[in-house]
Amino acid sequence: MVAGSKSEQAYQAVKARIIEGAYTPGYRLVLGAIAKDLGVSVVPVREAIRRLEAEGLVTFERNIGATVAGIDPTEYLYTMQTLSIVEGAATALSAPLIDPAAIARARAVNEEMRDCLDHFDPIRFTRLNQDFHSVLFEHCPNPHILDLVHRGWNRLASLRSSTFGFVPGRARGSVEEHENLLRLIESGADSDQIEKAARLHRSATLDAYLAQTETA
Amino acid sequence: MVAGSKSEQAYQAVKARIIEGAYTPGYRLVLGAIAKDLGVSVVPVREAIRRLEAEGLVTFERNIGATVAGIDPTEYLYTMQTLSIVEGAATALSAPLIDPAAIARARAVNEEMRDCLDHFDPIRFTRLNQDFHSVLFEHCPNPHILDLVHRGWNRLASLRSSTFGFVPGRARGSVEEHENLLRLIESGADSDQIEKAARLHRSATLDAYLAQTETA
DNA sequence: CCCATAGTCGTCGTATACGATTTCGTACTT
DNA sequence: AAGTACGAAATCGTATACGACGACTATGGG
Repeated sequence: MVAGSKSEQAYQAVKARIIEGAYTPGYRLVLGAIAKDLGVSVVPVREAIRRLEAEGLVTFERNIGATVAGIDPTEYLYTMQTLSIVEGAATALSAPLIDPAAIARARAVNEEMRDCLDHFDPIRFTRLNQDFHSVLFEHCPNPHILDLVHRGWNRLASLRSSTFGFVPGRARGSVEEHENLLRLIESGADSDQIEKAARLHRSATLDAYLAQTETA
Repeated sequence: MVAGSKSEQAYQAVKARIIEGAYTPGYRLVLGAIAKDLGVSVVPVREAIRRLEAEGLVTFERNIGATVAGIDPTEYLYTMQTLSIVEGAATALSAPLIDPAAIARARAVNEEMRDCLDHFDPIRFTRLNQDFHSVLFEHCPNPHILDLVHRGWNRLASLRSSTFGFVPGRARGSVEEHENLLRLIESGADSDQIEKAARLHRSATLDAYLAQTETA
């Protein structure tokens, strides 16, 4: 069996369900139920849940149980801020290692996003957004930083409806900033500049979100 | 029992032993042995080990077991680089929230470090160094970032003999940079400057380490 | 004398079982 | 009628038990 241990299977299964939205935030994760559903006993499921807790995807209370981590606006802010920092760093570290082919791929994705702007589909747009950024930071040579970036994205993925669903006006600016980022990388700009640009790109989304929730 | 669950006890116990050096890197963590030692069964110990794995303090291989995470030079580099980024950010975010009393406390610690320079005691110096930086970043309002900083420090703590034991010449420069950092914070310098200074402070230690290992 | 292979031992992985704790429903009291 | 106290059901936490996998070792063949 290539899937590995039961524990690993449970981890992947539950994680997938959270990220794809089958388990919505606040959903009560009952060990016995999940175990029966997956055809394993509770022990591997417990391990899986604890791993997910360490990643911040679920919260866990002693003698109470686990629930899918919520999207408390404060938590959202913290997660975005953290991601802006680590993703900025990851992008800057990746930049020198990105070959022209990858840049072209990213640009193609961004153009697709631009096309999306009119007949707007938040889900699709968010997916393309992730694809775009993946190209930029996946070459990061430091696996720890890369892992932190992935964790941040995963946490945000819990928001099924996507950030851009909440802040529609942000999409257009985002596409422009993507193009700027690509130009910076192509021109071999120095590390600081790229890092700052990548960080600001994310902060801008956060600010847009904050501006909207304040007026609401 | 205020200590909480057996799982939590096991987690704290094993973590403490790793950090204080009772379990040295590469040490084989046998579940049954630890369980018997702590007077619990293997199940809570398993959970504890998995949590420590998520924090990077131990490595785990299927059907093989857990060992205390090593200090592979490459890993050291990655950890220091990651820490330079998150600690820099944490320090910058903390800076506006640090009151004069805290600054004075940090300065006192730094003077103690300066005194240490002559009759040099690496262990003590490293401990003071941690105290100093704690004052600077503990006010960070973003708990995620703060957590990442703590994890980084914990990983480095596995190196019992301390960084400054490996790179003696670095100590004096470090003390000077500390004073500069304090002045920046006191003068209310802008966030970018503080972040850059804090990051460079750590990078300098890393560079010193690299320079030494290359010549060796 | 060295290498291969089979057997044994140690350790991990998971299932099952039982005690502990919480939560919810119900009945009783004020 | 509302609040409280008691009890039962559900769920978690841990122990124990057994099967599975990997690593050591000893023995036989080259």
